[in-house]
Amino acid sequence: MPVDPNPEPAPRRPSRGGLRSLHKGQQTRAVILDAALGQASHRGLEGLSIGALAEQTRMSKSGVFAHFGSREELQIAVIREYHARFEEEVFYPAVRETRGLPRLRALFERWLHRVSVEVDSGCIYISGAVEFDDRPGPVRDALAAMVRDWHSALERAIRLSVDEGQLRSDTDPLQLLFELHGLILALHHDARFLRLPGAVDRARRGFERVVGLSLATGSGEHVAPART
Amino acid sequence: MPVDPNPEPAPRRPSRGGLRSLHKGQQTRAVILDAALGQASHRGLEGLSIGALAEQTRMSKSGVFAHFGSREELQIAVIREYHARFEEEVFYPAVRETRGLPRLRALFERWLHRVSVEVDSGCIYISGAVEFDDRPGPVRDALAAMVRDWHSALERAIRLSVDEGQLRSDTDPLQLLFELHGLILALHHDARFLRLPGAVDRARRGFERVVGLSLATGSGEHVAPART
DNA sequence: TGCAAAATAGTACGATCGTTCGTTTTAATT
DNA sequence: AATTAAAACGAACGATCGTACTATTTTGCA
Repeated sequence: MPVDPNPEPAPRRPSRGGLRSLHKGQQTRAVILDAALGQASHRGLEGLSIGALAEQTRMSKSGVFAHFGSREELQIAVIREYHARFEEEVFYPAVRETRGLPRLRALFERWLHRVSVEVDSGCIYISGAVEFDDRPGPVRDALAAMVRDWHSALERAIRLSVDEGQLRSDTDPLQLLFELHGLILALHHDARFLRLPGAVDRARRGFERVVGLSLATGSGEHVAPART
Repeated sequence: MPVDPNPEPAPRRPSRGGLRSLHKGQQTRAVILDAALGQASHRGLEGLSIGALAEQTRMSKSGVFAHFGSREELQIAVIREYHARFEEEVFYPAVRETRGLPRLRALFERWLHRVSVEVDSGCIYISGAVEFDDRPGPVRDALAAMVRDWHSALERAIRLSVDEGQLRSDTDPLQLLFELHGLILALHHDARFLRLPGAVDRARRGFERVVGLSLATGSGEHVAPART
């Protein structure tokens, strides 16, 4: 996954190597970014408003604006920040699991958790994909890069499961990825939009069903989960 | 599926029963609605702009506005119109197939076709769900009603497949529905946002895989499709 | 403590938004 | 053809938007 998510603008001055305060500017930038993330999770990336952001952080509009230079840059910064947090909460912890199925399971479980349980922040990857599927430009490009990055991490985990002999060797990793992604999207839809209870369990059962189709016989995993 | 999608405001005057012209008002309303649908497919329901609509139809803003009374009513009208077309192009043709698996297959195939191939109009159910998952109000309610209506139509088709003995009797219809919905959402994501080729085929293969899990043995259907 | 630079504020701009209102044009009916 | 209602227009409103400027304050370092 390691794509450098936040190219810190590299302090102009040698920055007396201190563990002291982040030059104040970066502090408030972080505060703004945090608020922006919350806002984007609810209203979408297109719903981001510099005015509303200024109000929430009790700053002036121009003060907020100066930190990013344009609305588009703000949106991109939000995407990168989201990516960083996603890595932190989903990718890194899961990648510590032993490779193969356990790691794949952990990736999916944490992904699922982030999309559904953390109601606080709806998934920007998902809402952004819908908002920008018809809108070319740097925002879309940034978003797509992050999503592709995450998908390729998942693909790798699937391939490793094949290499480890836990998934059948004729498994099509991209097909499995497609189906797992679908489960997450359906979860997002049913839980957030339709507010259906039990969507999380459906996603989990879907995982077992779909992965079960590629399960190598005789692996340590319990085989052939409930067929329905 | 039959939910009356377009409650025509019932002509004030007895309307000399004519097959003649639709009182002109309704004509232009239809023209506006058509343009609005195109616009909402690209920019989303929140991207609907009365000004842009007026420009496109070469009318005045107030002229367009008068037909709906508010932006919210316009959005709801768009949703109902989309629902009507969805019924026309997906539901009604598919429901003419013999019930059971053939009908379910037809429903899925036409659904898939509408979401992906008709590039002209991105699916408003999908984009709307993301736009309004955090925005209570009449628009969200209307959208949710339409989506639920469609989902229950699919659920019925699945149940009929069980009744016909083509799907195993221990099939969980809502679980299968969840997974099929996921395939469509993944298709929408990969085809429209990531612009991946082959997403349509992945969705089709996903259908066979997932439905295959519930396939009754010895039915006329070709059993156990490629496992991967 | 003093000084330069960085951070924030303030103000104003042009655009666009949905909506209101009064007028004028067009269509439908007698 | 005359009358009445429906439909479309035009102009203006208040609000909000992102952004450009210039001033003021705050911060970091000698």
